[in-house]
Amino acid sequence: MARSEPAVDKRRVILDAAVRVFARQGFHTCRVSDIADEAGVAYGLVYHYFTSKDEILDTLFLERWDVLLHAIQEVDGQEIPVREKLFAIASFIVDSYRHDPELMKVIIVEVTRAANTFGRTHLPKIREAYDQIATIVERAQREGVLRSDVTPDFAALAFYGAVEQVLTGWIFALLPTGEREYEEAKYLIVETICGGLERKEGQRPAAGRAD
Amino acid sequence: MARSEPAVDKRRVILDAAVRVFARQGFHTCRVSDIADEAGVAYGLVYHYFTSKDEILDTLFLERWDVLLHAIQEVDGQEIPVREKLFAIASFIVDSYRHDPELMKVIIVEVTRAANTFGRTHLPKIREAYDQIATIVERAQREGVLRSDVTPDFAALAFYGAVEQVLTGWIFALLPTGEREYEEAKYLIVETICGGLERKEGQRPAAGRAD
DNA sequence: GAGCAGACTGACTGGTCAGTCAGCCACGAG
DNA sequence: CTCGTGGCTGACTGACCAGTCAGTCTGCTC
Repeated sequence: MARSEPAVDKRRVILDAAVRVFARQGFHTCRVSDIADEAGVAYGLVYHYFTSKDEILDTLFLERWDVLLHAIQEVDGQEIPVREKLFAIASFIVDSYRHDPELMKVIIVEVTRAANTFGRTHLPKIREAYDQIATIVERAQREGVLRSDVTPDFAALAFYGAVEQVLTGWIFALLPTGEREYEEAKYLIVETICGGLERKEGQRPAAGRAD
Repeated sequence: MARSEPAVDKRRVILDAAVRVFARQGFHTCRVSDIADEAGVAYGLVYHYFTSKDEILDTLFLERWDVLLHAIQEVDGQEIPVREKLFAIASFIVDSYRHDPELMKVIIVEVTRAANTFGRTHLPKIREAYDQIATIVERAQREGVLRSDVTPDFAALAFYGAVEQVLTGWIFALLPTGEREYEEAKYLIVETICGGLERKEGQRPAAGRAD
């Protein structure tokens, strides 16, 4: 095979190993040698591909967050009601967790919620997601579908906060996990934020979700 | 004065200094000597009153969190509608921030959101707050005031998540701060979670809050 | 088969800090 | 005046670990 295209991409192997190690031990608690061991690679090779331990986490976060930002952007472009847009975004994030819980754990625990370390570094990037959601809310307000006394910024924060809180609940076993729960969560998040917790006149006591 | 009752409680001085240092530099980034310097006290004295750096943060968190738990418990005991109960809880937390933003920043950033370090240690204590809120929701559901297809656990997470997200927004300047904003936030949180973002039939376009 | 590029190795270094400890000092008691 | 107590001091130590670097190995090219 050509030298320039090795059978295994060691850089990728290191990144994947880092996800497992960060998820298991946490970024600050693990040593770079733990990542090298997990990847089955020499210590020095980590520094051949990355300039620092931080850069590994930065890479993992940015790779995934860009996918999220593109997903939200695409949803925003569609001609569907707000509720469906927010459902699509919640679905994307929940499915990301379903597909790779370790990576999402690392991103949430070590970046998104780590306000004093990586969260601060990546705040502008994280904020892009808030802003995109706020834009969706704002348009719906102008169309008269959403109430306009709640500012778009605030609504975006509440929506994203609910999604992240649910993932955090799964990560730390505060909420039960499973296929059914993942699907249920998408519905509950949108229903809570858009519809509100209060029983409305003429509403079915237990909506159409009971199975 | 009696030796056993010094004019200044050095232990308290150290705790107060720690709040300022943790808020400014973050728990992991600051050194114990920074706390001692801020308190105007010798390095060793910190270890005379506390067994470790961790114990200082533990103390700050537990002191404040117990006050919160008692406040929620008291609210729960009152004979008022759910919406007012949740408003009272949101008010208590927002006012805590208004009264001592540095302490609340430390508690949220270094404990509550620090899922891999202190957040994990104090998870049971943090969970007590979720559970108390869930109890309030559950009772309101039985009384038929809140819809019952959203589980109490989930509703509690969404409500607390919204409150914490707003404080985080203030802490990191994602949202404007000020007396007006603090009062507005209490209303918006409860309105969003209980009423929902969607415009309801016969609802005033901009409720009674426009000024 | 010589030379080269670059992937790969892992022992070592330098800096950082949490926590220790030997002892100081102010003051009250005897 | 001496002694004891305990709040108080801060230089020091031991452990830890990110990042370095001198060098090896592999396999391609000429």
